[in-house]
Amino acid sequence: MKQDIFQAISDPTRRAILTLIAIQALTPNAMAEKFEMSRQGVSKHIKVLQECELIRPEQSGREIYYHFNPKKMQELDNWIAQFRKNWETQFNQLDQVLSTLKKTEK
Amino acid sequence: MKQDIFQAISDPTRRAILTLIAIQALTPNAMAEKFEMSRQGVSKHIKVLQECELIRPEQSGREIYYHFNPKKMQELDNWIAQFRKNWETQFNQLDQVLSTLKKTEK
DNA sequence: TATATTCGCAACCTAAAAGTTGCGTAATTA
DNA sequence: TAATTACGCAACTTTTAGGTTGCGAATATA
Repeated sequence: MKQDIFQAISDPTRRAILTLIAIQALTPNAMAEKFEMSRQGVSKHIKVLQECELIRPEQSGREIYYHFNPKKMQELDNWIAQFRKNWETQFNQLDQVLSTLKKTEK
Repeated sequence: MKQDIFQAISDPTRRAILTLIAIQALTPNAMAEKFEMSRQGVSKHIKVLQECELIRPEQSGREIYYHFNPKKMQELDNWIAQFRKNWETQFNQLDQVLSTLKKTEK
């Protein structure tokens, strides 16, 4: 089951995990303490985040610190890039012109 | 059922719809022709996108043109902003330092 | 060595999401 | 006015996701 970054960030708990470890790497137990959820529940979210490489494990004895992977988040940033032109004013005005033309040609 | 923008873009078909109408407003039928899916299937995706205001309807006779709403997509852009510092080199180096300190204090 | 701790994996349950078919309504066209 | 077209809504089915409990493996501690 290869996970997808869009699917990964669709869950509120997973977004909270990302926000936490973007500041500092944490173990599953440390994360679980932040949420009203069993450790195993958190562990499943970790698995999803790890499969799509948004986080990466660093073993330290019997503990595992999960680190945030900014590179993967940049992929999302790249996807949004296609819409940036839509919120630049001059292109919104162009959209207006196109709409008007469409109505005229009928 | 109030929809969430993260949930909305988690589906590949909905992302494809957004990509299409970011360029030009389309009717449900026009969208359905692009996908191997029933019109009603597409219509359900439209409903999700509309509920979270990523798209907006414009009635024209018996047709409805759906327009992309860039403002809402900017909310996603704002969410990503919290991670931008993570992919700037100097902060990655700081992360390295923090990791080293953590190991030392044990 | 015995015990406790950290964690991943598998099985299971329940809720929600994706997709279908069928139908009713409103606007267009013959 | 009758037929067609565009669409949303409701009901239904199947798949997937989120969550739990229970277990075993590996590391740390007494």
